Amino acid sequence: MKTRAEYTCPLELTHDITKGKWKPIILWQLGKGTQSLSSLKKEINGITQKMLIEQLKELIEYGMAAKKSYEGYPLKVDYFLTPRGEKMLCAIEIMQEIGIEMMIEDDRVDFLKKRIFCSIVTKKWVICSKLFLIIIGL
Amino acid sequence: MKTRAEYTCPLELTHDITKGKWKPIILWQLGKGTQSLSSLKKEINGITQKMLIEQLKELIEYGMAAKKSYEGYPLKVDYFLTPRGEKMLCAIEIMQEIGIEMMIEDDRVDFLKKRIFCSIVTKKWVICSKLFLIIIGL
DNA sequence: CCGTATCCGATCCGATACTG
DNA sequence: CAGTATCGGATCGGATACGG
Repeated sequence: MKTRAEYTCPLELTHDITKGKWKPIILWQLGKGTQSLSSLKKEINGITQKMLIEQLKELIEYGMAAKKSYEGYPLKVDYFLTPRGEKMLCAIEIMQEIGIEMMIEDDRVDFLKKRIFCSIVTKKWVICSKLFLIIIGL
Repeated sequence: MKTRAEYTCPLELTHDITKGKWKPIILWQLGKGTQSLSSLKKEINGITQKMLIEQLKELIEYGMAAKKSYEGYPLKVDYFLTPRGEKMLCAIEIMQEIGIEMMIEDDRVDFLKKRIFCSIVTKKWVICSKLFLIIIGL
């Protein structure tokens, strides 16, 4: 993952961090609660262990996730969101809604019915979106 | 830009569309209001005309932006956000806040003071940023 | 002023094999 | 179970030149 030495706009920094293929879905999964590497791997369709660890490392580096390692065998490590990660999740939840909209429009409703995408729509989101609408004065 | 034939989660579709280097900043600029290609090019630091047109085309293809062309010379074309683009902008505004947070933490406050990121400043943003600064105690 | 086409290096990401 | 190392193909994005 590459960040730049100079940014014109802070949102570009956030975007550089999160633009990779797997980061949003990892954050989404972590939004469900603390998880081990192996449970993340099981939940996230198609990801390799290499990519998962690499992306988690970067999320940790930029303060969106954290981990806790326990001593002893078998090894146990927990990954979870930081407050910044939770905030990023608010943005991702909007993207989830937009994705759903687009899939409905493209007549992919069949797809929508078969799956409960990542167990959508936490209570958190409802609160977040309401607050935001209040802030921007709607 | 590449989208997949199958998605596990709708947010991945939105992310595939917006993950490119320039799309968030273009959406941000369009959030200030309808603009011509040349004014966008002037506002967005470092973008080439090729990238700008290419990315706008994709934003239009996925219903986040639209354009209106006028007859006659000199040519005149207006680009603007659709409702879906405005919704995406909500996500991007959160990313802007996160970016500001990170830059403050990294002692890049100097940066923040010198620039009005992206010549920002829709009213919406002013409200948001003030609130934010209050929240973080500045 | 707006838009298209081509070429090429940078980077991202998947496959795979290996370690504690 | 958690993590590291390497390699090569696919994409992305910058430079540049041309066309309506």
